[in-house]
Amino acid sequence: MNAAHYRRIYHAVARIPSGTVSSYGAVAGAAGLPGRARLVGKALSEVPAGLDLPWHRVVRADGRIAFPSGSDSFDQQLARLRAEGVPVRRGRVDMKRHGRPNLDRLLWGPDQPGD
DNA sequence: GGCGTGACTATAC
DNA sequence: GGTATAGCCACGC
Repeated sequence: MNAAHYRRIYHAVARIPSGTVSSYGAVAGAAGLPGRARLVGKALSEVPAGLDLPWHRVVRADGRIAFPSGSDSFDQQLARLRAEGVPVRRGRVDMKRHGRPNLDRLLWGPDQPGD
């Protein structure tokens, strides 16, 4: 594993605005690691304790939570998302409304959130 | 290097 | 809507 990669991944995840979500692939791309979506999952599974990272804002490309329904992690992510005002239907988030595929702009410069 | 596995993704049916 | 399949990258045996 590369610490520099992990650092960029955590940085990108930390930049996801509250009330929005992003996908593993999008985070990987924003971190300068296109195609390393699985690496993002690996990195998030090894987040150091004490680091307040909004890992719950990262879901699959189709909006589904990457954990099996009913699991502890699933329930926690579900609760955190709803607490931020992100509705989750059957373990899925509406990416059309809350998805943030263009994380790159958030890293290099904010854009208009309106649609 | 082959093989299986994993917080993934895109495409086809 | 769903399942199947192939591609993807990093890791451990």
